Amino acid sequence: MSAKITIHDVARESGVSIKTVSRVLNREPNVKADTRDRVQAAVAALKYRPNISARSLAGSKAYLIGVFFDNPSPGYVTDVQLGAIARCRQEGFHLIVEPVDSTADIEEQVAPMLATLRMDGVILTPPLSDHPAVLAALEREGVPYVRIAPGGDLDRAPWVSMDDRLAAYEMTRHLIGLGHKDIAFIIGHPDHGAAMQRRQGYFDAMRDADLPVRDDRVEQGWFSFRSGFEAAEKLLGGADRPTAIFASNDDMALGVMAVANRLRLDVPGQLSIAGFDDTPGAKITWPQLTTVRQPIHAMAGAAADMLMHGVDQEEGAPPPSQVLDFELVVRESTGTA
Amino acid sequence: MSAKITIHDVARESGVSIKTVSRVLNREPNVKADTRDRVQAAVAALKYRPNISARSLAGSKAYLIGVFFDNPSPGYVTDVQLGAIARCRQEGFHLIVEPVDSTADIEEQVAPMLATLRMDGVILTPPLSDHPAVLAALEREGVPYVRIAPGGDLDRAPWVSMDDRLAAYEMTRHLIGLGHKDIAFIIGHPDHGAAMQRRQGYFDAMRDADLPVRDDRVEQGWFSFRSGFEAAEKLLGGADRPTAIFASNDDMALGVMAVANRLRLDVPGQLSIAGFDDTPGAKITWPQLTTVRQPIHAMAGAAADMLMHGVDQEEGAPPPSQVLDFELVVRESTGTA
DNA sequence: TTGAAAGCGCTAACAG
DNA sequence: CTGTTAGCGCTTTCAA
Repeated sequence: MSAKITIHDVARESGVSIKTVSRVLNREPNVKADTRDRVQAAVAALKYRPNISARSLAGSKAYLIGVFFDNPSPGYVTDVQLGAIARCRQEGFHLIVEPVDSTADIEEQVAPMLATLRMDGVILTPPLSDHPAVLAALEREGVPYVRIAPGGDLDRAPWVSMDDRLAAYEMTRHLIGLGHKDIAFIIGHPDHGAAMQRRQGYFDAMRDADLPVRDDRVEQGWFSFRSGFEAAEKLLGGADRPTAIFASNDDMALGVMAVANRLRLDVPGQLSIAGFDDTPGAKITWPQLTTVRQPIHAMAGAAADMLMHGVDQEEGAPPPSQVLDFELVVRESTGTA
Repeated sequence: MSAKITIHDVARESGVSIKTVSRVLNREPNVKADTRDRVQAAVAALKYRPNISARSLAGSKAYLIGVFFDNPSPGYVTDVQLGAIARCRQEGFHLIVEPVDSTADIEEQVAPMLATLRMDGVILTPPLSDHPAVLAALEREGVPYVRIAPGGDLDRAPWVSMDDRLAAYEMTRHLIGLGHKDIAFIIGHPDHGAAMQRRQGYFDAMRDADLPVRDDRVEQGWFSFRSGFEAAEKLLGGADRPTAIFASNDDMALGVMAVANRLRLDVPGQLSIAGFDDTPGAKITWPQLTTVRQPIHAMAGAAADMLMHGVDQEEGAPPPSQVLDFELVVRESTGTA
């Protein structure tokens, strides 16, 4: 391990004061181009890297962004991390990950960590985005945060999301476009804000196409494989079957797929199946699932951005927010009626 | 945001010097029990939390552990994080996650981060555990690291692993115990150290049971769903089918499952299928997959432990290492022949 | 068993 | 445009 080189070494090497080095490091104005170049050359020559602890102790930035999660879906979590880090790296920030058990004492988990780490901001993923105690703890400690895909209370803090209703609307349109008229729907977990929006999108699309929705074609699920499986058993049990099933997440769609396989139903020949989320599981099945790709990576990146560049909301104005584009991913599980 | 309380506040409150407060915080010896109690009471009363930046700037510990990953399996990554954090929290450490693209310039990705953050140690997950440039960069910067499930060069640094050979051996035994004699095997990615060990376990078990292994019952896969699918097509294409297929990871086993479904083969009635890893996908299928659960959580915890408590290896002695127990998870995809 | 003083490496405020 | 002087909140000497 080579002896650590500090800002003083760079200052000496380039013949300026440490303050000037600090200036170019932080891209502050009022540095002659020539001086800046000299300093940068010295930084490169010495391979100098500022010590993050010293920076955060002396200054107001910690160069640390936190990600809180309590998400059962590892794919979602990893995606958020990758999206956030991609943005953070460009600005020399790092990511601290903190799982938070939403069923345990929040105060105990969150407050100490917020106090010791003094992060510049925290990204909240669902279901934490809507957890009152978490929001309260963050606010009490004065740590800025951005919520990803919050379900409600949208004026409380900055957030990033996508239009779940529209996505479900378009997926339903896709099915209708394929000639389906008898399309069943499996609702997601009722506590999940997005679940209700997806349901709405389905209903809106059916209504706009003048297609009736029979009561027995809409089943309640809980976003789990099992609940999808059970819903499908009801939907596909009799001779009077729908020609397509739109499950409002991939796990449930996979449950539908399993039932279809058991019943020796050809997919998509006899039954089209659509999911939502584009989890890794959507491709780990045969046929591969038609689904909606959430812009998780981009949402996390946008959230990190807001945190790094400050999310000061003006007094009275609504907090900054962003709605990003989703993508319909048409694969093999849907076909003509 | 309440004004930050510092070590001085605690010192004043408890009537001692800041050095004494520091002593009880760090559990140093030579503090009278009575004094220690007074300080601890003050800490609790004030809800004091030491500032991690100040600690790491002044002292030798950073209270930060890094996790490097470049793993396509989100489930694995998340498990590692949860396992490491569980242990870290007890000791006031935090986790920095850093994806590393093993196909890009390692030096560029790793060196700057190591220099700025000065972490106490880094946990390496496969395939990074065997990436020469990553190991070299860590060593050059003098940052201790622990490798999870390394494939070779075991004397180079501390590591934590499980016995892949034995696990595959036992899974094969499980199949044999069910009455299967014609068991096919799908090999994993050849670059992956564990893949070869799993293959060995299969061969050993077959040999020990005096069961012949036909050449056309062993297929090469790449740990992907598609490769498992293709291997299964060869294995199950003709009339002469094996009664069981052991795929050396879950993704490939799911590929086998998909082929079985297409061919209208009853699982496990006509075909038993076994996987390896116990990924979330193992349960998101019907029937659920019999597989091997890796002690990922425990391995990561052990790695974090080594890093927090120092992994100084004695001169000449082999580096510390741990082999943890796996678990055979018997679900519905395997049955009597 | 305790405390005083001296920084760790940087940024912030103010002078020049 | 640039430098000087103070700290940030701790741990580390070294004394007492």
